[in-house]
Amino acid sequence: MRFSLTTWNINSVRLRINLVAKFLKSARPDVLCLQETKCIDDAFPLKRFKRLGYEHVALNGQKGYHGVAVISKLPFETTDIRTFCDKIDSRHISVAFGEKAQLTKPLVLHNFYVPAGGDIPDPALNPKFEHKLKFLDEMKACEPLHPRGEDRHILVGDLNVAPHENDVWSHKQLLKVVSHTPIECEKLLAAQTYGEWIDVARERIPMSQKVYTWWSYRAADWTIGDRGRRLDHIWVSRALKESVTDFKITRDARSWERPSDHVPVTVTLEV
DNA sequence: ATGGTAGAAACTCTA
Repeated sequence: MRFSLTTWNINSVRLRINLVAKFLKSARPDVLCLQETKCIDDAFPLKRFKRLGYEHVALNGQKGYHGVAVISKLPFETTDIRTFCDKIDSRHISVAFGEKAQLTKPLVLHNFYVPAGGDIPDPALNPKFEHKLKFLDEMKACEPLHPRGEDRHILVGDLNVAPHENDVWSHKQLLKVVSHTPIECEKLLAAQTYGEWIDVARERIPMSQKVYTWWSYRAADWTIGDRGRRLDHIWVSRALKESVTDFKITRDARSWERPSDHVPVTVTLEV
């Protein structure tokens, strides 16, 4: 069975619901994982998704900030929410697909919104950066994020770190910029390695090639110099490594009217 | 420790 999944930091789902609808009508992924929905669950535009054929929704929203959602054509067996760093921030939700979705073997999906970390890349001076580093450490230590053997797990989201040199437009110029400092890159890669996750983008695209999923709003024209970063990630467990059949970054979405600063990232698997 | 823009919400925070 073909299974496709998109992750997208939407930067307010209510403001950009028409862009989401445009994307879903054209790409038709089975599952959409959103980050930065920025609304409480009662304000989530559920009906619009149902009309688009996405009847199953798992929400972890909060007022004004953060917020993650899983929107699906396929039903879930279970959903779960985890907290990190003893904060109630809405930064994680997971769902499991199984028999109800006609899957013979279970598939577990984690959707993350890792703290951005503020501007100053020093945990002693900047509590937001300290929080980000601690969050990454807790992701590494989190037992449910350690798929083993035949476990079919997927981890997606805005991880707010561009870990490799060609995940940013200028490695040298971004070494002291939060999202690409050595310490956070090390911590993200440590979580990835310890959990034996496969980074789908870098499995499909050579390390020597620049890959971005985010372009700052703070540029008059985002296309000038192509100053992007790869902040949005799709990781799969080893049991799914050979199941990936396609990977796509919808770069066009950055040019849509009133866009998010992130674009959709989609994986297709044969499960 | 430049400033630039964007969103939610409320007169400021977060990214």
